[in-house]
Amino acid sequence: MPELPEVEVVRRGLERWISGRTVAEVQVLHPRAVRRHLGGGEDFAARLKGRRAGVARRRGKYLWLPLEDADESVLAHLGMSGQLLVQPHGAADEKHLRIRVRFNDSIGTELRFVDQRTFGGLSLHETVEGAADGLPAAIAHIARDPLDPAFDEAAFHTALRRRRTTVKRALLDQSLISGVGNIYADEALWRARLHYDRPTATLTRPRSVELLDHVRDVMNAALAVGGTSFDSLYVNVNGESGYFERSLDAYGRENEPCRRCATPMRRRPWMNRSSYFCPRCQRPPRPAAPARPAAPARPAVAPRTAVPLSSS
DNA sequence: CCTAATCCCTGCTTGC
DNA sequence: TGCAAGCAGGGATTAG
Repeated sequence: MPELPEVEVVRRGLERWISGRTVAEVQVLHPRAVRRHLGGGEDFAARLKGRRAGVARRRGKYLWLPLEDADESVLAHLGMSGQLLVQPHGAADEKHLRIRVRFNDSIGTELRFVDQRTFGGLSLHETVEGAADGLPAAIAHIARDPLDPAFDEAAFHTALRRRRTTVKRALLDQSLISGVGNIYADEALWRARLHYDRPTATLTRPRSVELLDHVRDVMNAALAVGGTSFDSLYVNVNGESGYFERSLDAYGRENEPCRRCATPMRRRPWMNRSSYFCPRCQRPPRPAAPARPAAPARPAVAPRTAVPLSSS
């Protein structure tokens, strides 16, 4: 459930408390926490030992620490319930402690990966050649996120128009735009007054730009108060929760009045999860026209030259 | 190529 | 009270 704002809060914590430190010892306490590391837990621990962590980076919901003097980075994903905690050596082990990293300094704290549902994990990957930020090659397919200055708005809109999908599916597709999960998707759609099942091909350029602005706005607002927390699962590196939950307009508000029009909000099962929306502000799209051969505009005169069917 | 469904996992909540 | 089902859901993988 940690989405971009929550992950960015964690990244800032890593940058402040972990970057620049050199690994002394790694304990992998649950194999599933390193399942993306193909060499396994022992290999992960051995290869991390003695390495110095660079500045913590993030793309969407992924975090990584570039390793100095090596074209490798430690990649982290929090999944649904993962936490990266900076704890004093003496602190009692958390119930779901999966990985412990100790450092060769006398600061007195260690990094812990704690994860109840084990959807998250750590792994070591080669970096994309020439990437100054140490982007792990394993996540090169993840799109830039909307807070990235290099995010390509025009390309995003073009992709939306080309896709034969619906707008919420597109927002959650990390290869189109990263960092958006179920919570911020519902929030942005509510702000944009768009129904989750609206086909992306019907979005005009101004409408997709507006939607993107709402995504950024809601994420920045969440970031300003430390992220969203429904329970103690989503915390910063010091174990503290954010305060954005009280500001949510859609997610989790079934039967509560819409903050714009007071109509009771609804929850609909959607892709094995839920979508929250206002039935008045976010009208469902017209039912799809019955499938029939489209009548694309064709030139009145046949092309003079035949078009090859295939170039391969 | 594109899109949709499935699976992984645990703890809390709900219903009978 | 106890048990089972439902729910939370990102993303790799598989299926179509």
